[in-house]
Amino acid sequence: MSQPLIDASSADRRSQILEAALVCFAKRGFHQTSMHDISAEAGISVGLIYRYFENKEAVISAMAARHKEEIQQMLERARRAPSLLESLEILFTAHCCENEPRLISAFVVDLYAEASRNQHVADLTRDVLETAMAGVRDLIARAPEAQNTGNNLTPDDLAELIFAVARGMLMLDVLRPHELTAAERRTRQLEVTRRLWGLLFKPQRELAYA
Amino acid sequence: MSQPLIDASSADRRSQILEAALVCFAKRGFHQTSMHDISAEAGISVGLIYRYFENKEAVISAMAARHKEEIQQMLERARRAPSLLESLEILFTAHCCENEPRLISAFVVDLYAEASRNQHVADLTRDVLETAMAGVRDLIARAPEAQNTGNNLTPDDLAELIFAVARGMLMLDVLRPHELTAAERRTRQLEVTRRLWGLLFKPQRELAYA
DNA sequence: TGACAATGAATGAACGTTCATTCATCTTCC
DNA sequence: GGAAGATGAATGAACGTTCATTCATTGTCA
Repeated sequence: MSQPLIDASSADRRSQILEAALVCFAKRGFHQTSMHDISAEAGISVGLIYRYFENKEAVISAMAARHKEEIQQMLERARRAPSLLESLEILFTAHCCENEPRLISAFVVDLYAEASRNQHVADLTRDVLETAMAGVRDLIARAPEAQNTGNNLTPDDLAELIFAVARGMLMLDVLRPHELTAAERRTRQLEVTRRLWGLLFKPQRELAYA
Repeated sequence: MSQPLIDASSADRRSQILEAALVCFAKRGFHQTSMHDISAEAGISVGLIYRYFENKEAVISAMAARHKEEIQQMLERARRAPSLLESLEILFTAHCCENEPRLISAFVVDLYAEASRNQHVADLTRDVLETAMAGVRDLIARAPEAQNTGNNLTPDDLAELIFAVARGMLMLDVLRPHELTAAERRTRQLEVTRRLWGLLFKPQRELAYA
């Protein structure tokens, strides 16, 4: 390497590259995206990417790390929500971003596919998942809505179920037609969220006479 | 094309190739698997694959079609089960095959990732999902356990929730350590299945005093 | 039956292309 | 001037695909 890597503190270029990579990865997948694709999307030269990332693998890892940060921010927002239902709504609609509706879903599904054969990505992704599940578990443990629901499930059990549904909905989202808008996707997600909330947390009495 | 494709009736070779492709795809993913990998795994030459499949894309499509058949067979088994709980157990453990535990999970997650950018695979996969969900919906509509459960969800709502959980559990499965055996995976799946069944179908009375 | 012809499944080296990566060169800014 | 930022043509390895060739099997005819 004649030129050393530019250190991670010059974050602008790095995140510009990662932003472009997200678009490409979501559109074509990790291994069908060429470094040229990323450079073209970012409006820079191929060589420049190599001043910020050691190789393509490192770009993928950095994307996984970025995903972790975004999940943590989402958890922060969920924690600040005034009710458990609203926390869940945040969790289930976090990926419905306005301009590029399917971007996140496609990226996350690809991330898990990559995790199934790339140890480093698997470790990062498992870490994200465990952090997020622990966050939701605490949210539930503290929520008044989650007391005396009649089902004898622990906050851990509930968090696992909620995350399975959330991840499963992501998979279903990539199958929906491309034309569906972010708003329409959000509506679908919210329907399922409310149904799940009803099952897990709606008071016994209301359930019985529903 | 000097040599025409061999017709689909010579099914042995075709399924031999697809079997090898499943192993390679699960291990490396669609786009990191070379035709040479598949031929080596199948113990045949590269050229021979092209007598049975037009190109790599066609191998991927055939794998998706095969997946559809397997889901249909799984549905058949679920239909014959003596109770709704046992039907769900079949649905949730179908991928835990003894010799290669993570094979199916990795393949299915990859399939969805591929579906997010390949229209043909997306159509096939959506078709599989809709068939399977319709099957589960009918199973629920007919099951005595699903009457008067207190929640006011339609069989359609329930089938969607069940499939979201099932697909989500597949995603979580690829993150589990490689060393986990099929039996251990099955146990984890069954725990979640029973919890879900309890939430969706356990009679009101039992719930109240649980 | 046995000699010969025809078949087509199977092979794997070769081809053209794509892609990750490198590095000599150019630009910018102090 | 020179240090750091940025470029993109060049490189070589890897890949999907093709096709001339091999050869075991099957069919034909005396």
